[in-house]
Amino acid sequence: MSAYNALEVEKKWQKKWQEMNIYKFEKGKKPVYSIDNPPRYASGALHIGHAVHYTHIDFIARYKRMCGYNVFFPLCFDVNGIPIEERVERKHGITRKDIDRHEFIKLCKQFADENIGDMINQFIVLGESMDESIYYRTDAEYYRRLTQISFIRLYKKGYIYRGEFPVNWCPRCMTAMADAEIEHTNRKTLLNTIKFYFENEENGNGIKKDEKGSYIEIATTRPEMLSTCQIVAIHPEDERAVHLVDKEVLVPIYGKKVKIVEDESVDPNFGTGIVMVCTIGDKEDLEWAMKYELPIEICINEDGTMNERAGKYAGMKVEKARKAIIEDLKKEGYMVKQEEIEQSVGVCWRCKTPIEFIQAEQWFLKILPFKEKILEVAKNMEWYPEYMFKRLEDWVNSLKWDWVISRQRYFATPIPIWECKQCKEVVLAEEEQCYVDPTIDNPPIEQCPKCGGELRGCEDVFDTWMDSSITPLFNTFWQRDEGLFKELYPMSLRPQAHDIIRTWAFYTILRCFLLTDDKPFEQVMIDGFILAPDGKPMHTSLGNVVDPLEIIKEYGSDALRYYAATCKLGEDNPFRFKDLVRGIRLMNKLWNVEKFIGSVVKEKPLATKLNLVDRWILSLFSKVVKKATEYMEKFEYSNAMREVEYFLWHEFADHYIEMSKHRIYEKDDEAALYTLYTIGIGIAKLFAPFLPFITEEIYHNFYKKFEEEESIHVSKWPEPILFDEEAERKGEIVKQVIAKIREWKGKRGMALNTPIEKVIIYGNVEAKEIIAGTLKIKEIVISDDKPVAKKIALPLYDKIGPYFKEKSRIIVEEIKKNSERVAEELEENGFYKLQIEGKELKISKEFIKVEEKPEENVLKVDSIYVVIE
RNA sequence: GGGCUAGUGGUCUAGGGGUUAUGACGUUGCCCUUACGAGGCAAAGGUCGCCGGUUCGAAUCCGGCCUAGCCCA
Repeated sequence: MSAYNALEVEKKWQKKWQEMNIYKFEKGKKPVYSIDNPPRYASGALHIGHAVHYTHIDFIARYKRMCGYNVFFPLCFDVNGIPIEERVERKHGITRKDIDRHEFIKLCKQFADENIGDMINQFIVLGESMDESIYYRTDAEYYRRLTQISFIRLYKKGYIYRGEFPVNWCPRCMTAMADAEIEHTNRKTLLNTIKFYFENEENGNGIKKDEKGSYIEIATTRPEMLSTCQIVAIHPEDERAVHLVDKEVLVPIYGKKVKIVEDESVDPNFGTGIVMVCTIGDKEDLEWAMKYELPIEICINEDGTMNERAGKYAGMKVEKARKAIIEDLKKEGYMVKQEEIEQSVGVCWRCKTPIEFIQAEQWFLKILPFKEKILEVAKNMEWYPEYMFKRLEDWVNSLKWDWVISRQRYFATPIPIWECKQCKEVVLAEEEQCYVDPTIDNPPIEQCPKCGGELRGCEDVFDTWMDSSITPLFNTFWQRDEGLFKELYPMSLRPQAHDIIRTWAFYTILRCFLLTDDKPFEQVMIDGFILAPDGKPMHTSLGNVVDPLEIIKEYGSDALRYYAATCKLGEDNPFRFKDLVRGIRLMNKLWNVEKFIGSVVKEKPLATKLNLVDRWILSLFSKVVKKATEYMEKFEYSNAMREVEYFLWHEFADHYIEMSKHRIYEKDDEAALYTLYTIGIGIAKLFAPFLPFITEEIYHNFYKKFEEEESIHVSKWPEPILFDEEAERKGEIVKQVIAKIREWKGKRGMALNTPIEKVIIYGNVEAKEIIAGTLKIKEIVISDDKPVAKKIALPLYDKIGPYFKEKSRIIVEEIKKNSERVAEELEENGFYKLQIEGKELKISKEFIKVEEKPEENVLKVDSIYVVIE
């Protein structure tokens, strides 16, 4: 018959919800549940991972709304930073240095605008209930203004300072590079083994000698960096280490004395197992530099030539300097050998030139003094899953240097300062001036207040995390409406993915704490990743990206949302197309159940005297409501979904509806109608956050005429109706008796509505009219007798184990082997006797369970027997 | 290399000291039943990643290893 048509229905509601305007946040209305929704990065369409994440957030938004909260769930986009710059460069085949700074920025904005349009549409299609009336984008002046004001405040508090820090640099493009812009390729290079001499004669394992003295051998691919060699390192478990550590050697050519240290990150199998550490050769060198607090010395200029530090090689390009120094090393007898090796090098994605580190002036925000405080604040929030806090904790504890907040970039928030060309004095923008762009706008004063020199606008921009880490301040009207801010801050929830704990979560907590002395949110919900069907992370380069719109086109949004609901929070899940199948079937089941209820309910049924099975199912339903609510509160969507799904399918549909049909068809039983209606609408509501489209359609087709709310999504989350343990127990027996007889029919190849003449039930069963009606049984006889049954003894492991300890195994085997005799003896004597290692043991009833096993033609449910004649 | 997480029938997953391991997808057989064949009933399919340890008893706890994901400025 008519299956549920998801595609048609969803399209309808996508449009209607836009008109209904039901997801609107209302200022001043309490209680508030505010979500610090991740501003989606506007670099392109959403992939399925994003779709699942936003759907997880939408679950909680819809749930809280139904619980009566005034939900703050903004529609927002992140529009600053390198990836967009990069896309624009690729799209137009330019580098940002090729055109005017502000022209370039304009292109970036345009690029983002186009994407944002598409992405808003995607959110609508997915059924995300974000509120467009609290829209923001991070490149807007109203947003960047807050980044600037916060900077000015932090500067005045003394938390900002200027310092030097290495940056990735492409010597050909003459530009700083983000890690993301670096490609890695393999190339062949020479590994040079070089002698580092001791000042005086030394002995020991690893120390070699020649006519010039004692030396050690060090392998390096970058001999041109010798001038910046700071230390020499060896693995602590290397047997040579004991003889070498703490001694000093002389750097060839430069004669500088450097110390030998032990460090676990040295690979003892690479080269000679002893390495020289320069600041800065590569990323690893930088880590060593921080660890040993080495001075950061750099021998390469912006244009890729050597500087004065390199001595006689100054002015040469890196490659040329390397050749020259190798010649000199050979000439002077330092070179032991050269071998060709394959090496991974970072190169510029544009021109493939190897990346160098150079020293650049940067702005820092202090974080080291606040480590403990941050952890205290973070501990004061609820983390879901809990273990995600550990990641933050380890990150904070491992921090060794402050946050470099400046970038030599274009498309981001300008740093609101001017510097004196002569004395480098810093002039801050006034707060009232913000938003301000120092590359265009004038400073608040005309000249340097110190020396009267000319002021130059800062060309650096902020690290984009400076923008994203104040979303809670933006959302709560900080610096715009103090009253609202007091009311709304801290926010209720920060949802985000686990890859950006050390960035977004950490920086937000840090910034907001420094500015407000308070935590930014009460709860943090951290999500995992959606992996591609091949089990790997989704990457355009791997060609395994799944487009959510393709899925929706074929299966519908609710199906995709069902899949999202089965993904456990925080864990990585691979996406398989077959995962949608179950969702579609579930929706079909739900639709048909509701359609059935809709077809039999003519007017809103009232609570009336309930049958046992009504109380049974209502009690089960109430338990489901309770559990589902608890799971929702903990963001355990997969558990909530499983609970509701199981109840709908395997209790309500499979059993209760079958039991209710004859009551309704034969006599319009009011109690049955009431129960069907109550659970029917209740279950639609329990599914509503997960499957917003089908539940809205159900509500409007079958319930709205009896209810008040204009949408199921603003209706009230269900509450338990009744708890009745006794009805649950008795109803369970009724259910199982019916199921057993149905199974019996099925096994005999009988149609399930085939009438049965007579059924004898041995034991205490209530609601026999329900059993008879459901199964078309003409006569049911309840008998106190019992048909003959074999008795079987089963061991109770949890009783036997702790008491008999190591003898348990033998006892258990004995009972299993002689199960019938054991049962017999137990009945006669109250205990069972057995011999173990020549000793006699009496085992009493408490260790054994006796079960009855009826003959073939007798059905057994619990202690009840059923005979069909 | 470090931190966190995960590894359960062909596939995806639940469980997280008690011996018979949950469910889904897929496979096979039977059943037209006035909500649903996108359904119902049943069946086959597993040494719970590997190796040790603790325990009367380990998929579950502990240690080591392997594999995968995220992060390491």
